[in-house]
Amino acid sequence: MLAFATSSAVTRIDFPALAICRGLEKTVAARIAAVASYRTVAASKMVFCEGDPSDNVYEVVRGMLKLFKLLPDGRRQVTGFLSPGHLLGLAHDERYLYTAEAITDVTLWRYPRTQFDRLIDEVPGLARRLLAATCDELRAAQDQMLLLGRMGAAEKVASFLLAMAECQAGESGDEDEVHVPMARNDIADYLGLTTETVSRTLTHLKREGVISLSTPSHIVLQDRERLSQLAEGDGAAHA
Amino acid sequence: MLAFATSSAVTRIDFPALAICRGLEKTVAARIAAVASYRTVAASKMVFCEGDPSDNVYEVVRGMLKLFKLLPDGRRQVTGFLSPGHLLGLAHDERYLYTAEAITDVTLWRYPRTQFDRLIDEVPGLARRLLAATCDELRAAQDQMLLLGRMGAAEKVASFLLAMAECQAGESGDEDEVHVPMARNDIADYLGLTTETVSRTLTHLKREGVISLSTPSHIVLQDRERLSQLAEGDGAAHA
DNA sequence: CGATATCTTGATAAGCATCAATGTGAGTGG
DNA sequence: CCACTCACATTGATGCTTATCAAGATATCG
Repeated sequence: MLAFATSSAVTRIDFPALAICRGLEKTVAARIAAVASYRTVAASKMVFCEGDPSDNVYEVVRGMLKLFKLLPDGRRQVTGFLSPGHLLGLAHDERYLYTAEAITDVTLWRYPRTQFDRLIDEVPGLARRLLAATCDELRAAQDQMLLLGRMGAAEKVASFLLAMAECQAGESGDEDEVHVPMARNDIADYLGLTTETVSRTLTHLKREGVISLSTPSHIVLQDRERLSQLAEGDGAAHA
Repeated sequence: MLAFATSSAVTRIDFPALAICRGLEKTVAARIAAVASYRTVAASKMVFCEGDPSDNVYEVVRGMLKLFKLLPDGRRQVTGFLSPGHLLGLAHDERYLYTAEAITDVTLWRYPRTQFDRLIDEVPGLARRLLAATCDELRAAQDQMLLLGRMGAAEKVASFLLAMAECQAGESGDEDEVHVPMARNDIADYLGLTTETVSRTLTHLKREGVISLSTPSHIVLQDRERLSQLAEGDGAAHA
């Protein structure tokens, strides 16, 4: 089910330069690209599974995917949504610590771990770059802990919408149009809520005129100011 | 209120070798130690505050501290408890992203950021080491997201007790004795609960004979097996 | 040994989950 | 091309979990 292809001059032109190479010397960047191949994964298919041997490090080139962890009884926590430029499977562990699943069709750069590890030692500045990227993910994780542990449903959903808008700034024409590629279920598992609560909260925001919903995946932020207030706890609960 | 002292031959002998130096060549380790000074912080005093200019990177040598983030209205999320060997303030940002406060009296190694940054570039293997440490923190953060987003109170508290025991394995004589230096309030803000719920849950575990509580900070795990079951959702809620 | 912060316990209520049913849209095959 | 189907989203009724408010018990420290 999974499509593979080795890298070639053509594919290197087709896709944007590897984010981890940006700013590195050309010869070095070429060396990194030399060990990379690319892989496409269809929407709703897994890239890898929690517990699998962590044979590869990936970088998202196109599309969006989600990372999640499971409890024995099936409860799920989505730990992040990854857009192009993000790395996954970097943790230096024998096995993957979470499952990665494509939300849309996804294109990835794949680096075999053994070769990637060698690159880290041999390419000056690469380890530092990866450190910066990981610190950034850690910061995001800490923000998410604050959200999960201390925010009410309205604040969570408002924060999520603003984060999505932020993430898509400069993509579409309208700054207030947000495209939501993931299902309500995924949003819920990301925010520590249920599908129903996410849906209800969105409906409520729509009724208040804060957002508009033409299709479930197309949201327009009508009142960013109000949304920011809600994200900071201006809506009764917990405030 | 804060005690400062420059590093000296004596203090280098007094404290365990810097964790970030472990395994590095002696000359290199000495070079890292040369830019470090140490700092002690009394219990309940701040090491640094969210938003302060991030002038230093620290490493915990002795004692325990907590990291937390605040919402505008005062709600608090403790993102981690740090024991010796852990780094803080590493994120490459102009300002600290969280507040660090001593729980017990704490001793820290302090590295001025400018010099620390230079070391990262110049000491081979250091960036890689820091990368590994940060990946580990990220893993812990993802585990905590699962806890905050998807576990009930009993599971949270049980998980916390087991993690504390794990962390202290090999310290005291009895493997089942857990010393809890932080207040109920801090535990609550770490687990996304209230002080009252933490207290009630502990009382309940005590009544069931799963733990015993002589003083609030001294807990003995009487039935680790049962505790593990509870941590995995064997207690009605959410299961 | 007394004062104060911390912890524990109790009663009540809010917020969100759960269970159940209906609505809606994308994709499929006749 | 259209009806059909199925997955997904929405809406509603109810109950559980945990927060909140309030008071009392227990530790810790000067």
